Amino acid sequence: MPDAPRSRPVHASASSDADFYARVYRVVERIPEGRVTTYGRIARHLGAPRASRAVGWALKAVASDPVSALEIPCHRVVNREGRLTGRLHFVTPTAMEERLRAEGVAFTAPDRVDLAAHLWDPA
DNA sequence: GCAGTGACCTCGT
DNA sequence: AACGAGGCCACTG
Repeated sequence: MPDAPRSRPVHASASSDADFYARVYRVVERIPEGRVTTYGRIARHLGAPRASRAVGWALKAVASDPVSALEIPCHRVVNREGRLTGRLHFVTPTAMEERLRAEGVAFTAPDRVDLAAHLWDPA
């Protein structure tokens, strides 16, 4: 089929494996409810240990697309310290925290989750 | 095609 | 142990 628009995030199942974004989404979709993972873990799992920034880029694209935002639990991705660095990119600054709390994720600080208790590795 | 940007990570001081 | 700087990756203008 013709090439899909790349300015808009596409659902993983509708994209090819070659798309880096699609591969990121596929991993994020696997994150169980009440668990979280990090940008670095995802990047490492994709075979690009230094592509953690690109992972955040892919999630940013999701935030701008309401449909994908509902399909992909991007709120379950935090940084190495458990900090909600992407919270400002959600519909409201507190949406990310509220969703995580609703899933039973414990916080060690207002914008920091308990990684030791909820960390999920893609492997 | 070059240069800038960013929801990060790691290694040196 | 805390702070700062560099690097890597994909996308946009």
